[in-house]
Amino acid sequence: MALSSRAMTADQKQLRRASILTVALARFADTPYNELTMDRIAADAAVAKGTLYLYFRSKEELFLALYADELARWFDELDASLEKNRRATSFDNVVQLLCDSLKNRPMFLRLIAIVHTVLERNVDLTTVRRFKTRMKERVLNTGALLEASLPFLKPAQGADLLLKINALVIGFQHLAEPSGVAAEILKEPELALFRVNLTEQLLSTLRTLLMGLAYQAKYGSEK
Amino acid sequence: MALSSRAMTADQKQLRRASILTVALARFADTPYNELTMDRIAADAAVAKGTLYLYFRSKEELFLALYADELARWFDELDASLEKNRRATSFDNVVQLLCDSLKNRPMFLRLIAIVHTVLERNVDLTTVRRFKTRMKERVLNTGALLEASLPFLKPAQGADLLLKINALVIGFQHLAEPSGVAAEILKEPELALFRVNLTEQLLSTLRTLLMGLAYQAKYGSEK
Amino acid sequence: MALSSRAMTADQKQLRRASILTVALARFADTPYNELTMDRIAADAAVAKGTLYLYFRSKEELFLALYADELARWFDELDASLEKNRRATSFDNVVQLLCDSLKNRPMFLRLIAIVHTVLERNVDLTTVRRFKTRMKERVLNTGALLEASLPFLKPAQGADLLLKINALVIGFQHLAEPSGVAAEILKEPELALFRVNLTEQLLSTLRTLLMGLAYQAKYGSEK
Amino acid sequence: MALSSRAMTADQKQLRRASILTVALARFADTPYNELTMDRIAADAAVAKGTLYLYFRSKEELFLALYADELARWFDELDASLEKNRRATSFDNVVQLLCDSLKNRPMFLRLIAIVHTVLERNVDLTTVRRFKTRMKERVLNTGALLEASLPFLKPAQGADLLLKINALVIGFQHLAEPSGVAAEILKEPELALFRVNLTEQLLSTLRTLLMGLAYQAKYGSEK
DNA sequence: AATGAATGAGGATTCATTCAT
DNA sequence: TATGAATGAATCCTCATTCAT
Repeated sequence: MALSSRAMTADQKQLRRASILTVALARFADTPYNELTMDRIAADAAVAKGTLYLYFRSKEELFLALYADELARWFDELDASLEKNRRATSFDNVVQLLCDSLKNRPMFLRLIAIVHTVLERNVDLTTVRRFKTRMKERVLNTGALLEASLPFLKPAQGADLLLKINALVIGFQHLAEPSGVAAEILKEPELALFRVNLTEQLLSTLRTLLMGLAYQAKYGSEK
Repeated sequence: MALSSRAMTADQKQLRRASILTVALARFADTPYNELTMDRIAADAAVAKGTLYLYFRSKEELFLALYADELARWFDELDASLEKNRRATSFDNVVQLLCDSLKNRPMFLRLIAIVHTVLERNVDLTTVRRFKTRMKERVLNTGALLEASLPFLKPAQGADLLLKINALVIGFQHLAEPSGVAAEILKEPELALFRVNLTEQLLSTLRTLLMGLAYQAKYGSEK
Repeated sequence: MALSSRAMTADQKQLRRASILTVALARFADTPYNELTMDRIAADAAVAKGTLYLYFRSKEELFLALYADELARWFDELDASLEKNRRATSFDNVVQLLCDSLKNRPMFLRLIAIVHTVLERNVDLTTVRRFKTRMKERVLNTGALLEASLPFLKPAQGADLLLKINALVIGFQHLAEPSGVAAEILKEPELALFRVNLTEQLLSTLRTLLMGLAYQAKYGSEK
Repeated sequence: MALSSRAMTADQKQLRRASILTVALARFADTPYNELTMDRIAADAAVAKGTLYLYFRSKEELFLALYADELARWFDELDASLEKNRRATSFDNVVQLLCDSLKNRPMFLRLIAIVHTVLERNVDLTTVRRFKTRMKERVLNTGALLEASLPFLKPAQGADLLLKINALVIGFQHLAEPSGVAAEILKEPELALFRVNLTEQLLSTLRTLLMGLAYQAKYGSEK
């Protein structure tokens, strides 16, 4: 695993790439994106700074790769869970499963909060296209699984639901992890109102949302 | 309006402060936060760079003030609309009213997308507290108005709904206004899936959400 | 002269600018352009690095300003000398005067050797235009003085002669000040052939050139 | 020609060396020295970067070899032309022949403009000595040919003339091929004065110079 | 209160060169 | 001999913020 010296084979290179990503992710856990320098990542990964740029064309690309990985893992877990209880799934199960899958992915949450504002700048067009194309496949696939689990969903509503969840996750993550001063302030009891627990909020919002969808499926979307 | 030379009275100072904010907002319309320098704002406002720091302790504080203003205006409009058709409001009206109030506030949307990740750093504790406290009042007030308009809402659910809306707006704004490369890529027809129209998405999501809430109010939140 | 603290008036600013240039020129005397860093210049000038960029938009612009100054001084001396013995000037006097004016300007020579390959890159269009325009005036003026001193010169031949001198100076400077290894090698007696003394070469070449021009003026340029 | 795999014999090695040089020269035609990376040359030559360093100790050495080649070819052509019309050569012929020989060697011109400032740094002492020694031979030889063609030249004046031509070529090349911004600016009609056509200038300058030399030979160098 | 000159930490990125394989 | 992964020094420039005037 250690991979001393040079990575000659494609496998070894993949390994080194992975090790850089692992190190970056670990450091990202305690350091905000802005404050996390390529210098530091290189030092942690015990490689020269230049080596970083051998594997990633820019800092943004490195973190986008991180996000892509985390996203893939999330989809993996989601798909597995959905496939497991494919039939006879109450939508409470689905909601729970969605929230559980996010609960243990703090890095994924922190990354998703900055993908669109930070990581998708200064990145190669082709890189983004590949990333988005892959993401599309997964969204469609997982969307279909959702449709299978939630019978009241019409075709295409699975993918659309994932989009809405995406938005919710981004938004709640912003609210749940305030930065710097705000984090301090929200500890004051008068401001308890603004303290957000991502999982709880997501749970309740998704639940309500799915109920609404189920209702609309049954009685039409008219009031 | 010209406001040449020194602002001595409190009124004059308020005027100058406002003029700086106006100028900053105007420029923010065509320049992303990162690329909008204090230099540029000062030049546009026909004021020395140092003067900016007489009115705002940091760049973040300036933009937080901008956000506070926009937020207040949004609440103003919301409150007015909700008060107008206080009784006999279908929830479709409420949804429409909410979306309409956002449709014409592009700057508010761009600001809300970065408040928690960018603007609430490097800001004075007191400033944030004042801001949050004021925000709390408005949330509670508008929350109450929502409860009045939507009879199926239980106490405190109005404010909670606003929180959820907040998250949705942040999330959809991120998806709807991709930066740099992503914006280009999403023009490609195969990636149409990821093209998000904020208003539409908000409309449909809110509608469904409210339906879910109405349903839960009627039949309990159990399945 | 020391100019401690801030330069508020235009005069003081000019002074500081000049002091930076002076320092840079001094350091350029013993350090090749490539090895002379902005860091070093800032340190020598006892200003922050950023201050350098307040006065010059880039390293190249700083050195172009240096060259412009040296060029102006050269023209000044040339013009003065030419005006002094305006009438009754043997062309030997003119040749001597030209060579003398260069002999004590080693920095000018080192700068002229890199203006076209290095300094005119990464510079603002307007800056170059202003520089070239000013240079044109001086070339025309000094060209006219040359025509006055050397009666065999036809109109416009003065400026053209300056152009040729320019080329000769660049070329001979390259040959006369070899860099690094070459400098060492040329010390070997077998390679004496390549040792060039700029002043001597310029003297003999200019002399011959003027003789040729005088001859052409008298007998036509046909053989 | 393909030269796949290893070059074992001296011939094969020479061939590979030549192929690298060819490729580098081709790329140098459209890319300035600074922007032409060893990476790019290796890629173009379908060779690993390390292989480059098997044949040339540094980037500078590679380009110096390029220059040496071009220089040799130039001398070859010059010698051939001079030998052909050895007797009965008007000096107009010689001037023409010199200019013609340069007209079609743009790469030679671009290289000669940077030999002394760039290429002779970071090169092995022995390499430079060998290069200079060979150059000396050719200068003396071609110098002698010039003396044969131009009867008014005294012994050693042929080589000296080549030195002067060298300087002129360097200088005029600098003026004729301005970089970046300067190239743009000189297109403006008011700056037409600075637009230099290398061939024309060289023609007129050499002509005048030779006339001067002829005159001096006839009447002495005194006025 | 207003100015705007000065600050200087800060960080990404390049690329010639080396060396393990 | 060939490879190409790894190196890491080297450097420019930005820009929010301060503070002397």
